[in-house]
Amino acid sequence: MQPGAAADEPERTFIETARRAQIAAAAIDTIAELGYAGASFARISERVGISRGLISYHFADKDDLMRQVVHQAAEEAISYIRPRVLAESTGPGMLRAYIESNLAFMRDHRNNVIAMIEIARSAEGRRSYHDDTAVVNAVRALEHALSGFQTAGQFRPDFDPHAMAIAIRAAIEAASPLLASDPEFDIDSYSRQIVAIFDLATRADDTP
Amino acid sequence: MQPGAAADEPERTFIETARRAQIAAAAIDTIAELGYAGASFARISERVGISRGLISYHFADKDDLMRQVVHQAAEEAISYIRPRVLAESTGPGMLRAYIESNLAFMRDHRNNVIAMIEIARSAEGRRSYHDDTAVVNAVRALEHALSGFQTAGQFRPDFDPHAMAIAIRAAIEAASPLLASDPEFDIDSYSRQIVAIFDLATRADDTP
DNA sequence: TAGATTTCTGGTCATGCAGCCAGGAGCGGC
DNA sequence: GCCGCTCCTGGCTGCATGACCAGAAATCTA
Repeated sequence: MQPGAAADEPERTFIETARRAQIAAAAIDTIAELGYAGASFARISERVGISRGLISYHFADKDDLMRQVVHQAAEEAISYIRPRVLAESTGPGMLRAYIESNLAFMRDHRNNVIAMIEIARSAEGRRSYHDDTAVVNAVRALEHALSGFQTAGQFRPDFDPHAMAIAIRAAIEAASPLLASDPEFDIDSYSRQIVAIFDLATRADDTP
Repeated sequence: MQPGAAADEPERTFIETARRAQIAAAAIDTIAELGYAGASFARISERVGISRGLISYHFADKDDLMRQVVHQAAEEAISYIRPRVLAESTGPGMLRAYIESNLAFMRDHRNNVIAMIEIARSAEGRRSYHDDTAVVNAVRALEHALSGFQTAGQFRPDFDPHAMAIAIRAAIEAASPLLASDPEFDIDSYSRQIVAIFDLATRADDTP
């Protein structure tokens, strides 16, 4: 399905699969709570109730663990967002559904999103996940969809889909730290505002 | 001028002031190159050509250094952006000048901006700079300006200035990692696109 | 010049980290 | 019972870090 990922299945035991998922889940919560730098093997294993060594047993190294975390978090997000977007038929409808479902998923699964963003940020310098990270893919997919509906005449023809996709993703991702630190922050209200902003920004001319 | 900052001047020598500025400047470049985590005292002092101990001599601890870095970087950015915004008289004009001058400053002083964002991000968990950090202040100031011109009728009356300010800042800050990692990224083109997006999103109804 | 003060160096320390490893525990097959 | 395998523990190593410190060097004072 996804090119470049999981070329050869490593033949995993039931327990191994379960442990990997369990450890990755704990890593997600730990990263969300303490940031990428604070998510040491010691901290993660403590949360699960296992020894530090067990993480090294089930994962080749920290990169391996982080790849699993991103995969796991992205999987859940995509399976939530995709059907909601595909249920729409028009470009503007899909864009609205995209923004709304992204922010709704964030509201209900904050840790997953924080972890993804945190990893993407912290791994930025090195060549690692950055290339096919969920966040980067999200921009690409969004850009492609915008471009398609733009040529179909459902969006204003004179915006750059790449810049628009970046701005939309940025507005979505900006909600993450606010959710964490600002108790006043109303994500549902924010969602409506962002939908309105980008509806106006992408709307095709109605009055020719 | 700025409430809450620099309550008591610590009576600094000329050399001390110069060294602090020099070390902070090196820290900015180091953070921009290697990220917050990679900016150790050893790395920073190496860049300046001094011993590690000298940083500890001039700064109480790492937080003290980071506060100086943010202060120094923000000072420069504000002195660049403020006059360009104030040169405009209308709300839309100021918004355009705000976005343009922010991105232009980023283009020409990438390291300052990267360092500010990196510090704000990495210090997020702890209670440190986050409260009166330049980034947070930037959102507040922008929100206030938007709100003012909105009640003056120069902007669409039915958007939330807070959400709009967050979206604008997010679009501006999203340019930072792209500048660093994507050689294809054209920040001037991006600037025009973002100006257009938020002009459409804030524009008052012309056709009543 | 002599002494005091500021500025600076490089070594040392405790801490926290990822990864490695010797061995133990549990459990199935035979 | 006892091998063989998977699963797991906790100690260890080597490394990087921020902070501390004793004292050297430079600069100023008188």
